[in-house]
Amino acid sequence: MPQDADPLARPTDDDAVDRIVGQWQRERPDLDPGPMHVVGRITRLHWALDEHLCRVFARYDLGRGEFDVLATLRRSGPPFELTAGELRGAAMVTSGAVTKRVDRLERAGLVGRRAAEDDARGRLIRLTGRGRELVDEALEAHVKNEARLLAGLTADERSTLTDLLRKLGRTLPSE
Amino acid sequence: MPQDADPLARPTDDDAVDRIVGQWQRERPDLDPGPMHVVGRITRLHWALDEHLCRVFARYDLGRGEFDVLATLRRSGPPFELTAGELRGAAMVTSGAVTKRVDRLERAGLVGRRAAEDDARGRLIRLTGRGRELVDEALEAHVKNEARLLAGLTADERSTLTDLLRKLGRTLPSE
DNA sequence: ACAAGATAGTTTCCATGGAAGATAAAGTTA
DNA sequence: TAACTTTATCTTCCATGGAAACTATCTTGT
Repeated sequence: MPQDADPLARPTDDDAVDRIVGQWQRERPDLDPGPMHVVGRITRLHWALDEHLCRVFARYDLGRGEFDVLATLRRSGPPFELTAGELRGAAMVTSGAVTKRVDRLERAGLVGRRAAEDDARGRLIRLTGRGRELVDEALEAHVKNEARLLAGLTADERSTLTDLLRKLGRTLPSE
Repeated sequence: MPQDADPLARPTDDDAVDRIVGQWQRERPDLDPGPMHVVGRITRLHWALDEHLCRVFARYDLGRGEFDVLATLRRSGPPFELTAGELRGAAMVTSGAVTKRVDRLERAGLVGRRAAEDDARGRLIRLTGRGRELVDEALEAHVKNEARLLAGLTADERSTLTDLLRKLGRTLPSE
């Protein structure tokens, strides 16, 4: 069984998802509650994690989207320059969203745009010196923050969790 | 072990997060990549799951937020009625967002509003007959969909994953 | 009972991002 | 090469939700 079937055993360990699933079992006992535990928790963990993450980004006057662009450019390595299309693919957002994110970052002086020489339609977005400095600094705070958020799990648990999440992602229907 | 630890053995099993972490290890070998594997995958799984989930909601002309309100009312049991504040707490959104979600649902005839008799400030939101029918139908499709999305994991894996996610949620810094 | 503060919802304004059309530049084909 | 078609990016319009101000009502302290 997925977890304690007996609610009296450790009732205080119930989390929000357990309570929601309990309600469903009362109201719709015909539905299999197993999948809700996973999907519901991924959703809620995402909300919670995202909030913590954004708080760090905000310290550098960045939104999630802007940090994402800076980080993508940074980890692409020198010369820290990608096309808008490459950024779009990495961020899994529409081209319009990339345009706006880059607009804001350009206004802040953290990235620059230039035309691609081989294809005049293409635009290359590159970290400026300030952008590079800022993202390197924000990144350290970000990773430290992530480590803090996961500190409640042992290394083994993190590893098992990683493997299960990887497998889930890989086995998801492709469309 | 859930899958190959040796990247040379089956390098094509790398997923997007593995590739991103690989870039970071090349560019910033000083940073501990462990936490990224978990946080990055939760984020991306959330995106992917959300997309699949919303596709089902859309079949009933519902957005995620609207479905969330209907489902919260439905699982609260008869008389399928909650205050706006209770909905706000369940959905983890602001009161303004609740107002707008309920506005849309009311316009669609799926919920009704009435004043609370004990507190004239309070508004009780209740499923209409049509709302009840719709959510019961949408719910079945939703749960079936969730089951399909998780079909790639064995029952044991789902159970382990559930436990690890529950623990992570419980050990997250509270603010 | 009355003033001050707390609380429940709503409204207004803003930020973000999606969808789809608009542009401009390639690529393709006759 | 002229005419399509496709591609890369940008623009416009819209939907959603957050923040904070606003309104009405309730609670508390005196």
